Amino acid sequence: MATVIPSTAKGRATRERIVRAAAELVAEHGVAAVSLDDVGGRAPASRSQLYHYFEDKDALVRAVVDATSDAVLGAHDQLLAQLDSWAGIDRWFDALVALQRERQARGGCPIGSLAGQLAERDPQARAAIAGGLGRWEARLREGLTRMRERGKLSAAADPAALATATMAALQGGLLLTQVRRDPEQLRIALDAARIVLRSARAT
Amino acid sequence: MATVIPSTAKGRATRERIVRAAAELVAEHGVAAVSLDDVGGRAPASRSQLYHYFEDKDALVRAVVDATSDAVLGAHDQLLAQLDSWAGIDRWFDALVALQRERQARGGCPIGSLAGQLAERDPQARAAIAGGLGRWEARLREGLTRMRERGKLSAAADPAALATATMAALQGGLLLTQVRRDPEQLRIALDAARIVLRSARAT
DNA sequence: TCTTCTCTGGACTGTCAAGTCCATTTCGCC
DNA sequence: GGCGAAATGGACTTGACAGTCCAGAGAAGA
Repeated sequence: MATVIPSTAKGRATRERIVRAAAELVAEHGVAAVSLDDVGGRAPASRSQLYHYFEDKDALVRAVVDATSDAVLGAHDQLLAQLDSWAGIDRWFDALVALQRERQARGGCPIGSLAGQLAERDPQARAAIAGGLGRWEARLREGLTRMRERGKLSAAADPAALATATMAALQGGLLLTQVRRDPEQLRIALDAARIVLRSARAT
Repeated sequence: MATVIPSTAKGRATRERIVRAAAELVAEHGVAAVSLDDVGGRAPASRSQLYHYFEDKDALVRAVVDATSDAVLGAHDQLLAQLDSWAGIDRWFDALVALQRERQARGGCPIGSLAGQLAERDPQARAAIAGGLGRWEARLREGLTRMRERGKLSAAADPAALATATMAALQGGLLLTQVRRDPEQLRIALDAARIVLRSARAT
């Protein structure tokens, strides 16, 4: 039996519980270190429920990628809506650094750290990760575009390239933060991103 | 029996063959997807040889991290030696982008992509990755320091922070390149790094 | 040549995880 | 309440992999 889309409230709740439990475990221990028994234990849900709602482990992992993207985007929603002013960008950057400090530089980016684990292993998962990062980057690009329209960025500025460069600084900064267990790494990377963004400021 | 350091030429050759085979497989498929049988098959080496030279799989993986660091640093040695001039930095950036194009944007950074797989799983491996990235960053920092001494960077420039920011752009750019299968991502990230570095140019 | 240490081959074991199956319970609806 | 569909529990099968063990081949020095 292939994947079943739950038609009852109970079914939906169970499916959601499974995905949430899996997402938490994956964030804590990595994809490879999480077994379906672990997921069932935390959800809680029995073995057959997992296979009732997901074709196999890979399908569950893809659902986790999507759920993680939703969670990240949702958590940052207010901040992301303000990315059309210098102050808003600064607030976002500061919040990102503060979050890493709070988490003691553990875990890196919930989406980005899945990339290294899945990109060369499951093409569909890679696409899902790309989608999550893309949605994130789009929010920034939209903000920068609005800034250009309002004359805060120079007419020659390229919001798409600026957004990509900022995402790279963010992901790279998070990777260094995670590896070195030092939130300062992200701060330095984002300070550099600030310089790049300001270099496109209207004169 | 714990790890044995080979005392004969033959033993050293075998150990080296094992590490190289493991490093190749890990780069191709990721840590979790590589079994010791796979390694033994490619090396070639029998099961007992693996356990003769390495205490367990984790120890082998750590050796792979170190070997990968050595390989990356070694391959880029001439380029890294030139990181004390604007032209040298440009050559290095261009070479990195060209390499990604050649590899069709697959694999990401050999060291960086291990981070997401191991950082939250094996503290010793995390330290080994940090060491590898640190050696890499140090080469850049040294070059930038020489540039400052020669008056090419302003006296107020901070070579350590610039090197960190550049490494973040590189790692982030490689991650986006890998996830999106698009070498342009790295080019955009490194163009941004260029802007940051030039912002510290002596006036 | 003998002896000892190193290196090698490969079978064996235990564990653990993915995926299957079917009986049972619960839900939604008439 | 009764019926069909959805959801659930958990045992079972199968396979893969980490790690063990021991016998034997090979090198190197006395």
